[in-house]
Amino acid sequence: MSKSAAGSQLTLTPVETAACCSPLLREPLSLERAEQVVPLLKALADPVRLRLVSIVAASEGGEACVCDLNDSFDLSQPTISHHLKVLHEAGILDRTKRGVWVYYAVRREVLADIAALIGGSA
Amino acid sequence: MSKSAAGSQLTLTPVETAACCSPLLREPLSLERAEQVVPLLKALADPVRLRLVSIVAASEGGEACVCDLNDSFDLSQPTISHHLKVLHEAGILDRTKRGVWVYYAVRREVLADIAALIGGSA
DNA sequence: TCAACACATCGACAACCGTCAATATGAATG
DNA sequence: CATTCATATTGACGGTTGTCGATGTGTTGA
Repeated sequence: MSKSAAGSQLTLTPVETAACCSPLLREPLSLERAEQVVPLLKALADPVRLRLVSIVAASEGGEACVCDLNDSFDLSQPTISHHLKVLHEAGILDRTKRGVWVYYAVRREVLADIAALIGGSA
Repeated sequence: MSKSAAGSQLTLTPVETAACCSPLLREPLSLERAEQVVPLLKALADPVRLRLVSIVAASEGGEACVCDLNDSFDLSQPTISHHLKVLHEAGILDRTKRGVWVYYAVRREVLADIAALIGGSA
């Protein structure tokens, strides 16, 4: 397994997806499970990163290059690069290099998994 | 409005709830909106707090007293108290005092709102 | 080969966070 | 009252995080 992108794989069992509400609210979360989910929540729990995810997702073709993202913030290029790295290593953003540019795209299943865990469908 | 419990009120408009996917993924999140949501995500982005929420929600009657919660962790009583305070001030946990005991309960709408925002229904 | 460009990494710094021991508060009970 | 019990607050400490400027890396085009 490559160094990053350890996210997703929250492994919802059929039982968990069927019942009244989200796994989080139905039964005590194990320590291991909590430690799987927390890095994803940490990655999202920053205004810059949350907006980065949003901007990337809303971009044409579902991806955006770093140069565009830099212009969306009043922050230095290394800072944006850092936040993108955090999101990528959490498994939330995919990274593709084309020529000189690097494009990021949102892994929507991962966000859906988190949402399913904390909010549940019911 | 009492000092804490500023959470929820993510004010999903009808338009936002109807379309293809979550607000987060459909259009760029405004700075103000991000700053509304981030405190909630920050509150959840800790293994102890995430488990606290889970344990409280899964408890009989949907609430749990601090004394029981203390026993669920290998942490000092002040530390648990601190985490409960964070969750309460974020608006995720309700607080009720009955006699000598304090009971916390999960505000499920708040978690549902967060889930709807980040994961969307689609 | 060289210069320009896009992006990442490094090193440093201040601010924030999780934890604890000690202590305070406040309710029940004798 | 005095005591005991449940919970909160305080103050301190080390570790983490967000930010920057400086620099490195790799690609493109002259």
